[in-house]
Amino acid sequence: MTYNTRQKEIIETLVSKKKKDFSIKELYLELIKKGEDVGQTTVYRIIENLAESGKIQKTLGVDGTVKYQYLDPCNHFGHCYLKCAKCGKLQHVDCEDVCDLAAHIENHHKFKVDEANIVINGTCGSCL
Amino acid sequence: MTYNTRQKEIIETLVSKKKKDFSIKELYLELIKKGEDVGQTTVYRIIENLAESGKIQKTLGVDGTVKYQYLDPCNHFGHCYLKCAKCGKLQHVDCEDVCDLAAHIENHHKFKVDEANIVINGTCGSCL
DNA sequence: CTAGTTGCAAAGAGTTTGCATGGCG
DNA sequence: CGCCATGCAAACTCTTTGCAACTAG
Repeated sequence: MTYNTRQKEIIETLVSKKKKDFSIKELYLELIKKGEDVGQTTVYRIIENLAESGKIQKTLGVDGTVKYQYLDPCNHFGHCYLKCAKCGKLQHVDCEDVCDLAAHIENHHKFKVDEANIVINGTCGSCL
Repeated sequence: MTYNTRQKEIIETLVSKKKKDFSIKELYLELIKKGEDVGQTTVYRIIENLAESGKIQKTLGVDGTVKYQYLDPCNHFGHCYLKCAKCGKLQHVDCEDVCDLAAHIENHHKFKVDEANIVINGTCGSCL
C-alpha cells in the first residue's frame, strides 16, 4: 500500500534522533542545510503520517506553537514523560508509582489511562 | 495599569463557564451569535492575556488544532486533570496518589513537578 | 504498468500588527 | 486628560490542496 522512498527514510532517520520537540519549519530548514533535496509539502505529509501512526506526537511547544516530538517506543506499563517547561526537553521515567497512579485512576475515577501518553509538566534539573 | 472593559468582562464570563476546550473562532462566533459586539482581534488579545496569567491553558485539541481551556482554580496538592482523547472533556481529580507520584518524581528524578499542570490523557467513562 | 509519492505554486486558515478611534479611571 | 483598549484592514505565517511529473514494487 505504501512505498519506501528516499524522502521517508531521510525524515524518519532525522526525526528519530531528536531529543527535543521540533517544528516542521525547523525540520525542513535542517534538511535543506544538509543539502537534502526534500520539498516542504513532503515534510508536512510525512510528519503527519508519522504522527498518525503514533511514532511522533504533536504537541504545543514552550513558545505556544505547534511542535512534534519523537517518542521512543516505550509502551510498557509504568512509563511516563517529564516535560520541561523551560528548555522543552523530554525525559523518560519508568517507575512503579506511575503504575500505581494509573491503576488507581482506572479503578476509582472511571477513566482509561493511555499509558503511552502520560506527560507531566514541570522543570528539569538542569533548568532549576 | 489595565482597565476593566465591557469586552473583558464578557469574554471572561463566557470562558469561565466552558467545560471543554474551545478555539478562538468558536468563541468569537458564539459571541457574535449572542449579539455581543466584540472584535475578533480583541478576542485574540484577551484570550492571550488570560493564558499568560494562567487562568486558561493553551492546548492541542482532539483534532490537532490549537484550543484553549479554562482551568478552575485548583492549585492545591494532589490535583490533576484527566483529558479524554475522544470527547476532549477535562475532568478534575484529587487524590493522594497524585501527591505520591509528584513527590516521588521530585525526589528521585531531579524534576520539579508543576502540580497545577498534570494532565493525564486517556478515555473517559462516557466514551468507553 | 499501476498506484502511491513528490514538489511546485496557489489557495486557504489562523494569527499578528499598524494605526486611528474610543473608553476607563 | 492621559493612557490603555478596541477594531478594522492589511500583512504574515502556517498548512493544505490541485495537478502534473516521477518512482517503487
